[in-house]
Parts: sequence; C-alpha cells; structure tokens
Amino acid sequence: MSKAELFESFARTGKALASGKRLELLELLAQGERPVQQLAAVAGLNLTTASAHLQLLRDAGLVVSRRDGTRVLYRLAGPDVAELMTVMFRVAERHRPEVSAAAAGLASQLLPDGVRVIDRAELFERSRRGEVLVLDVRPSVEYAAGHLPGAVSIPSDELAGRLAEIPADAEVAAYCRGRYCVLSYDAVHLLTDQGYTAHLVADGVTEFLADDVALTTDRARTGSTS
Amino acid sequence: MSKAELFESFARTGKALASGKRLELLELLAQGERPVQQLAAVAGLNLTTASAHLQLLRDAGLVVSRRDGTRVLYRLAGPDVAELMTVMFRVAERHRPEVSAAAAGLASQLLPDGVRVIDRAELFERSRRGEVLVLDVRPSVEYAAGHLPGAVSIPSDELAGRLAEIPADAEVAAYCRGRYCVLSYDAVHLLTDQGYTAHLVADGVTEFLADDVALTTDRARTGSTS
DNA sequence: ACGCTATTCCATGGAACTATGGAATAGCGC
DNA sequence: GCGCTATTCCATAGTTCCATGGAATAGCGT
Repeated sequence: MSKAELFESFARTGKALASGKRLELLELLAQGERPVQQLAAVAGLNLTTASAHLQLLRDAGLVVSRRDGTRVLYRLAGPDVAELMTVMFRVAERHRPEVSAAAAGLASQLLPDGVRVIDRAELFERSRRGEVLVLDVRPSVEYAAGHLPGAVSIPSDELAGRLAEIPADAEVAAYCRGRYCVLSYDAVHLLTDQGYTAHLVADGVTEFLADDVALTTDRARTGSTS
Repeated sequence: MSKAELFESFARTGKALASGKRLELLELLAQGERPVQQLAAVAGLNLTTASAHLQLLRDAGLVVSRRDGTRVLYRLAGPDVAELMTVMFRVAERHRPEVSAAAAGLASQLLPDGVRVIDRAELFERSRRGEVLVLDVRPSVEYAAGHLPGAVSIPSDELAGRLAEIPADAEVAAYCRGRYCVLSYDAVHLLTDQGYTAHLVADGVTEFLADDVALTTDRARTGSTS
C-alpha cells in the first residue's frame, strides 16, 4: 500500500467526520448503545438516511453494530472515538471565530446571572464534599447506559414537574451529553428561575468518555433518595 | 446558532480532513512553514489544486498563511492540529483492519532483519547516554525548520553518498516526518545493507509536535561533528 | 408458514467536491 | 510603469455525496 493510498485511507475517517448529522449521531452514540430507529428519531433523520450514515460510520471503523433479535444496535467502536471528537471540537473552537463565538454565546448570553460554568475538577471536588447535587439532565435511557457516580437523573423535559425531588436549599450542578449540549442550559435556566442556585458543568459524557472518567450504570435514583 | 448549525460547523473541520491530499499537505506543514509552490510540488499536485486545498484548510482554521513578498507561506494553525491528525490516524489504525495491516506491513515486511522499531522514550534515553546517533532523514528545509536537539541531518536521498559522515561503529536511529513516513524506512534499509546497526524511530516530527516535544531550529550539523 | 417489525438494499435527483486550464491580481526589481 | 514571478480567481467537466421513497431481507411470535 502506497503512501497516497494510506493517506486516502485515513481520509475515510475524516470523511466520516465531515457531516454534521454524523457528528450528532456520534455524540448520541457516546451516550450509549442504541437502535437505528431511536437514533434516526433523536437526530431528526429519515430512517434510511440514518441507516446509511451509520453504515458509513461503521465502514470507517468509528462505530460497531450488533444484532439483538429484530433490532440492530450501534455503539462507538471505543472511547478513542470520543477522544477524536473532543479533540476535533476543541481545534475548531480554538481556531475558528464563528465556532468560538457560538460557544461563548452558549456560555454567556444564554446563561442567567449567578450561574457559573464549573470545570470537571471543581465538580468532582465539590461533589465529593457534598456541597453540590450533581444532576444528569439527559433522557433516562442515556442515564441508564452510563452516568457519573452519584448523579441524580431528572431529564430536562421532566424537570419542571419534578422540582420537588430537589431540596430547596440545594446547590445544583447540571451536566448533559457534551460541551455543546443545550439540555443543561435549559435546566440551569429553569432552576435559576425557581430560586435554586445552579451551575453548569462545562463537560459532558462525551468528554468523560474521552478522558476515561469512570461511569456507572446503576439504576436511576431520584433526587429524594440523595 | 442552533445545535445543528454548530455541528455543521464542526463538520467543516471534518471535511478538511476528508481528503488524502489534504492530509499529506498537513503532514508537510507539520514539518514547518512552506510556500504554495513547494507544497504543490512535494505533494504531487497541480498548483491551482494545491492552492484550493490550502484555502479550504485555511477556511477550516487548520492552517494560517502570511505573505512574504511575492510568496504566500502556509503553516499549521497550531500544535493542536498535529494532535488532531495523530489522534485520527491512531483511531483509524486501531479500528480499521486495512489500515493496521498497512501499518504492520510497513513495520515488519519492509524492515530488514536486525532492525528494531524503538519508541520515543527509548530513543531519548539511549540518545542521552550517547548510545545512538539520532539521524533526521528529512529534506534539509524541513530539518532547518525544526528538529530533535542533537539530531544529525542527512536527507534520505543523499544518504548513499554521505555515509562517510557516520562512524562505522555507530548505532543509528532514524526518524522522519511521522509514523507513516517512508523516508526512514529507506534509510534503515540502506544503512543495514552497508553494515550499520540501524533502528527505526516509531514517531516522527508530526507526533513530536502533537505532544509538545521540544524541537530546535539551529543550523544543520553534519555527522562528522558529532 | 404467515404476519409483523426493524433494518438494509436499490435507484434517483440534486447538491457539493476535485482537478484543471486560462485569466486576473499582488508584489518585487529594474 | 513594465516585465516577471507567485498565487488566487473563474469556469467547467467528472466524480462523489446526501436524502428519500419503494422494494427486499432478517428475525420474532403465533
């Protein structure tokens, strides 16, 4: 195999990363294994289109699939794929004004007063001391497939109706799928409006996976058990 | 900016990585700043085609350009771009049989008996002890733009005529542009045929750049000064 | 075997990418 | 300003990619 062919082969991995929809699919798959139909629905894709994208990702070696009865479940080929995504996102954010502006826009413009963005180290430290309630606002399926140890699951679309599960004096730190996931933005907004002290965790599960942060798959506990 | 737009924006970075020729250009740029014409020539591209690729890379934020009189010089936007490349190459090598086979083919089939592939840690340790002569086999321009401290420059196409510069009892460790650069393979072949003990350094300058290994830009010294 | 569900295969139209030749532009030296 | 070099812009043909609807396939339950 010649040098040109080898680089052309590497480029196939690049091609797999060359579509916004495929990146969305990869971010979803970083949350855990899922059937085609769910992926299509969540990503807002036609079923056939989603299937085609997933096969392309599989041919590129970024995801693997297995059959479970009548369904086909896809998952990331490994944590290094999450690492690849995060590195690519970081490069884009550092070197492209439009992207860093959009990211800064998410982090400042959309953030209510009093909400801080806390990084991973601060999260773990304050969580360990019991100073914050760690809130996972992703859909339940994703929480079940893997989440931070000790995190409480309240999907962001159920949060309004489940505020009772959070002690009124609690300080909350919300995380979701990844750095650019908006679920946690919605959550801190709602929490702040309701008088809670809420913070946004900068990273999400995609980054945790990329950096080998330990996740657990135990059953969801509601806020009241904490 | 919506989530879809943001991911579409990240995908532009992916698109930039979706062509073998562009990856070759990036690897060349990881060796140092270069004018368009040289890049076109070395990559085997038409001038206009090369210019188009470079502009696309610039729009994606992976490279930057500056004017120097009548020339335009391109360089990587930062070391994180080299990191992105190495992460992508590693993912491809891990998860795609064709690629790992090709890489293994380079490392075993093409390697003469007695030649070992040595990793970075071993290289630095044995170099520090003066046990190996570190040989940079890239073209002189690339050596001049940045190389391992203490490395001797003999471009692989000049090596046959410059063997006298290498002491006959020297043990040589050759490196070049990156993990998949073939210059060092040619070099260890030639050296082994000539009775030298030669080893291949697994990584090249692309990886050194990605991992913040210190490089120097001092003038080339020939083997005889070592 | 039959019906049912989930997914993949196939064909198609439209959009985007690649390579290239020729024209246009920027900057240097005289 | 003029010629010269290096690069970019423009137009074009060929190729590949994206989304989609309809047909075909795999597997489960009866």
